[in-house]
Amino acid sequence: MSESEQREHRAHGLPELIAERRAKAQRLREAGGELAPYSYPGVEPIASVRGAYERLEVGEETDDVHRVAGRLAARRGAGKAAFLDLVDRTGKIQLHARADVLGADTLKQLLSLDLGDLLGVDGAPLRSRHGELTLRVERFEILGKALRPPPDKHAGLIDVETRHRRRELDLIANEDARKLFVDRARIVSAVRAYLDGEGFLEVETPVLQPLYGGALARPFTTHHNALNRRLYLRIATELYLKRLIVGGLERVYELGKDFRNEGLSTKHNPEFTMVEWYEAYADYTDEAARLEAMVGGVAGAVAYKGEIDFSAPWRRVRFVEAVQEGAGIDLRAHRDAPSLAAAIAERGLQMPIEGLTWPALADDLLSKYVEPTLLQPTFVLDYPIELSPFARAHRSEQGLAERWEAFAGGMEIANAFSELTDPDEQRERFEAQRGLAAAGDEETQPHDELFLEALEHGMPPTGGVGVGIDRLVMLLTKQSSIREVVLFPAMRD
RNA sequence: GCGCCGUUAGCUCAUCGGGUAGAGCUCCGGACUUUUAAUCCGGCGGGGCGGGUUCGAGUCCCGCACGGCGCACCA
Repeated sequence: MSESEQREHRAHGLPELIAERRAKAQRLREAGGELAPYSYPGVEPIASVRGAYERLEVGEETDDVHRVAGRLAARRGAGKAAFLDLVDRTGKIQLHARADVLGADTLKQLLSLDLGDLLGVDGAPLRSRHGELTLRVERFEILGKALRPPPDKHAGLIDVETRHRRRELDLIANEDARKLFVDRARIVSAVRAYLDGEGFLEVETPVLQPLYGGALARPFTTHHNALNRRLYLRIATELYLKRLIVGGLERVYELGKDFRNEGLSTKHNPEFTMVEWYEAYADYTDEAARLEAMVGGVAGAVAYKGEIDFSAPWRRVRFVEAVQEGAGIDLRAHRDAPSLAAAIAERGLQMPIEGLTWPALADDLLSKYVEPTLLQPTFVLDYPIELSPFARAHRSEQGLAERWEAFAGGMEIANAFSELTDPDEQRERFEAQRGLAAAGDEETQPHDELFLEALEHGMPPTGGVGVGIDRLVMLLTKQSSIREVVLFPAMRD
């Protein structure tokens, strides 16, 4: 390159780096090179190749040829021989490129590639002097040119905002990120495998719903143009799935996204993944055993090794006892709002009490003073019935519902009931919700006549469970923020 | 929504009290046939946005945007 040409390539801010890579791509094309083939058949995962040659001894070489492909991550040396690192989803492998194998011109072309370029290689495994499993490059193909520089090859991509907004860069640069989302996929897959194995049928119910329901939350609204009608994005799958139980499908589950119009936090993303399952002829006690079995199996599937012991049986504590333990208040001795509020004030607990109902106060006590302390898996049983419009009344305890929530790592991970199957009682529960709505509660459950009519056809005794998949992934991968386990978390624009 | 902290080159980091902003990686040219954050020589790039104070602002003040954490809201 002449001095004047070199001057044109002076600056190396981003625009110059891109221009440099474009120019290089152009030179390769002009030399007759293919930079973007339509396919590259016969690729083996790097981890498989590594696994097959674990026993190769230092200095030993083979003439076997294996085809791998991935992104160029590092390059060392030049002249007549060099080492390159190639990365795919399963791992990294070193390449040895030699002039006496490839020829001087071909070696030069290989070494002219930029970090981040996509490369396919046919290579023969060997163990280098330093003990590194390496492929001696016999042939290579450029599979895609990177016009932008990748994140730092050593430090990786650290900036949290960039990692979340540009997840592809996080995945390119950080092996931990790749591993995490592989684990997430394994967890989802293990959940399905468990339910499929127990005779559950996977179903799909509407995401766009004329009426939302099944949870206490504010929905997102949208509009259908052709029907000129308002629709809601679902906040839960509960009501449709129970209609399928009425229909006789007996064991059903749905795993998918729910949407709740709430703030963001380390534990909340506005769209999140939930699995709900419903099982005829079972109650909430049966479902607790099922959750233990399911989570235990899933933890095994990702080889979880951490502080939490997921093996059954998990601790079980009744709601009133949990509040007694965590907040030091006996709910049975304070059965109305003024009395409970007085007890909270007397103990000097810092929480809002103005205008709250008894069940709301009780729930707040649990969330603030009990939930964060539940590190080992724990079922909290028998909730106040007012908090649970779809749960069946407790068979022996006045004012309570047969409901549990499961906690671990200081978070709620699951919620379950003996389902309310009585249409007349369900109708009264909807009426009660209507009363709360009239009083200004924005998170009430709207009246759903179709659901009531379904119950009027007769519903078998049923146990139902909902598990937050994102939170389960957080626990099993030891992440403290939901944004770390969601590929593209909600961010401000 | 509130509070605290942060935002410097494509990436990772420096820059004491206000005085011409440094490095590594990347990239370009050269040397090198067992390196692995390769090494050596030479070269290129920058203060989130908008105001204010000041002779002079990356640095002090105000506002905005975005992010992190905590709180609130909320499963």
